[in-house]
Amino acid sequence: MEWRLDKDRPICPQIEELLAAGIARGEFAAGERLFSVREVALQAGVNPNTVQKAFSELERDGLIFSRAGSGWFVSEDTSRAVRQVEELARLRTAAYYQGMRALGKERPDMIRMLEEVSDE
Amino acid sequence: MEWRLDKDRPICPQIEELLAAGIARGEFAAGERLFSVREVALQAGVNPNTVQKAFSELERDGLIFSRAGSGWFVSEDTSRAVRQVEELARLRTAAYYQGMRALGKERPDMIRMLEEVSDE
DNA sequence: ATTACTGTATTAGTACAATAATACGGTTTG
DNA sequence: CAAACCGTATTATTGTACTAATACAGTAAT
Repeated sequence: MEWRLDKDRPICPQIEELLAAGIARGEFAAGERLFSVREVALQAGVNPNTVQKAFSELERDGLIFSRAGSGWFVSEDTSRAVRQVEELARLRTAAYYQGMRALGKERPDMIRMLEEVSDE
Repeated sequence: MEWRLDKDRPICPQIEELLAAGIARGEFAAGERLFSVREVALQAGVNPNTVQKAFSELERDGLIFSRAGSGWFVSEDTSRAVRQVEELARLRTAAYYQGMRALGKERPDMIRMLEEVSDE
């Protein structure tokens, strides 16, 4: 797994989102064991405490669960991950739309710029 | 002017962006006097220091300038504001696109969601 | 000139995210 | 059993954004 983290945004939610997206798209199957906290911290170049926090919040959301001393595992019900990612995508889209409106851009401008950006 | 600030993002750049956008779209003409630091702070409900910092950075970018004791004014060359806002819109669009890709969304998904969001 | 605004600067305090360095106990494996 | 992994918890420290409370000097109007 590639941990492409944006330095200008809080790391913890980014780890949550990347993992949730991986589960939602089926990259990690139900019941499968995940990387350990220390592994992720090493790979992503962040502090283990930050990873632990991210995992704990995903556990609170019911996406993953831990067995003390053994590791982290994907929950049986992966539909939660799908719904959570869908909701996040909607929120991001709304934020993008409002932000662009504040800059004086309308929907056609956004679509045009999206096409420019994705043609690279 | 309406100062609609997002609590979950740093305030200072938000003020910069709103003001730059106002200049870019011609809401504030070249040479025109702007609100005072204290006025903006009061209207937006933030600290005067934060507004001062935002204004100073816009001055560094050449969008506005100050006359000590008198106030802040829009620079003669407003094309800088236009270019700056255009660049910001591009950056935002790229960030949105990459972020959505990380969530497993493709361009058609984004355009569909944009249409859903803007129909409200 | 006095008054009431301006911009500007300084210092301190608060809140939060992330880092750093450990420590403890559970699980697995040889 | 012992070693090497796990998750978990704690305390301290750093960096940043923002707030708070002033203070000082320039400008403009009465």
